Amino acid sequence: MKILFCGTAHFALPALKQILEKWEVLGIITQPDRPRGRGRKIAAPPVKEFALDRSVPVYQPKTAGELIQIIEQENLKADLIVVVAYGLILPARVLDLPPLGCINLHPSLLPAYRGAAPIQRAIMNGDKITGVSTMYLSQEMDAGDIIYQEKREIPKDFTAGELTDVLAEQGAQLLVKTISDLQQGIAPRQAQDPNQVSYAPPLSKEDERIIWKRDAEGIYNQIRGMNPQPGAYTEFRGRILKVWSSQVVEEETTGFMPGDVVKTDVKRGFVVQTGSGQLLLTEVQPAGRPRMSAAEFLRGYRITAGSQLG
RNA sequence: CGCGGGGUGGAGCAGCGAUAGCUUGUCGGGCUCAUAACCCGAAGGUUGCAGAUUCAAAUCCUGUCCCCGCAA
Repeated sequence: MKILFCGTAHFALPALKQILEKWEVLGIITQPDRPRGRGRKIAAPPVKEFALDRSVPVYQPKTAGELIQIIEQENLKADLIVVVAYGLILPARVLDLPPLGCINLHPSLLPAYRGAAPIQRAIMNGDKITGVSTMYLSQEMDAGDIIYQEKREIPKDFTAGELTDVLAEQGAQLLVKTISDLQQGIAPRQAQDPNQVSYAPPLSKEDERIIWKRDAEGIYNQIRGMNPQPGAYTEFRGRILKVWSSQVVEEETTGFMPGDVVKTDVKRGFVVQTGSGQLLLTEVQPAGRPRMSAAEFLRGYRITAGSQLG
């Protein structure tokens, strides 16, 4: 069986690796190298990096039109197209091309969390359960018929990064089973329940900002959901301070406003008042400096009870 | 050449033309039932690298390497 693989982000790597081991991959389609990051240097997407030393052709169409063009010119007659964290919607014409169809791996229990940031959103919402789904591609984003789903518990202290790794592995396994059953013609197909649909839009700058008036638990979840990318932030002395990790602590003192530093602890970090409850910040990063433990931050920046964040 | 911050004893910061300082850590000693406590003492830095200016540079200038925030 011949497969055409479309993927871009790290999340796609375990799946791609599995597929390369088990099936014939005609080509790998990924996003173009783009100037990004500091200094606007051109950088290749993770999937391209991964695919470089394998003898599989890599294509990087800029648009849906170019994608069609490539498939036709290169005569890529795949039995199945597999899409994982690709970042571009496949044009309708392509959806009908492969005899076995086009399938996708999505890190949520669809129809919940359709969209770009399902993992982060699940953690930010404090969900205890999530999962991975394989499904057929349809024209509407993440709305296709579901093939298989598998649940996954979210440990209460997991970060988005950790959950991504775990789901990428679990998803890769599920994808293998999906492809295999598809090949044998025994894969199920179940339409999504329109009443259960929810969305996970991309993270915005506003999502990243810590609103100290919120409750401690909510901010804690936000911080986890933003780790390791892009990081939740607040402001300190007029500059951005990213908060990488925290923990909810028992409220011992009263009379502080949300955002006030309530207490410092040379060993563990410093405690900040929220709208409801208090949060111990344990790892932070001032703009222009590397990440550091809150204890280290404390020594150099002379934080005291009464200092204000936000 | 997208914008900007920064590289100073093990760690985190201050100093911004002329004895390199602070917090913490480390080592030794003391006090204490005890401590994330306290007291006394010590070690530890050619101030990223190269060059320039100066009577004198961590501090001004030039170049170079590295780290990071924003933006994309």
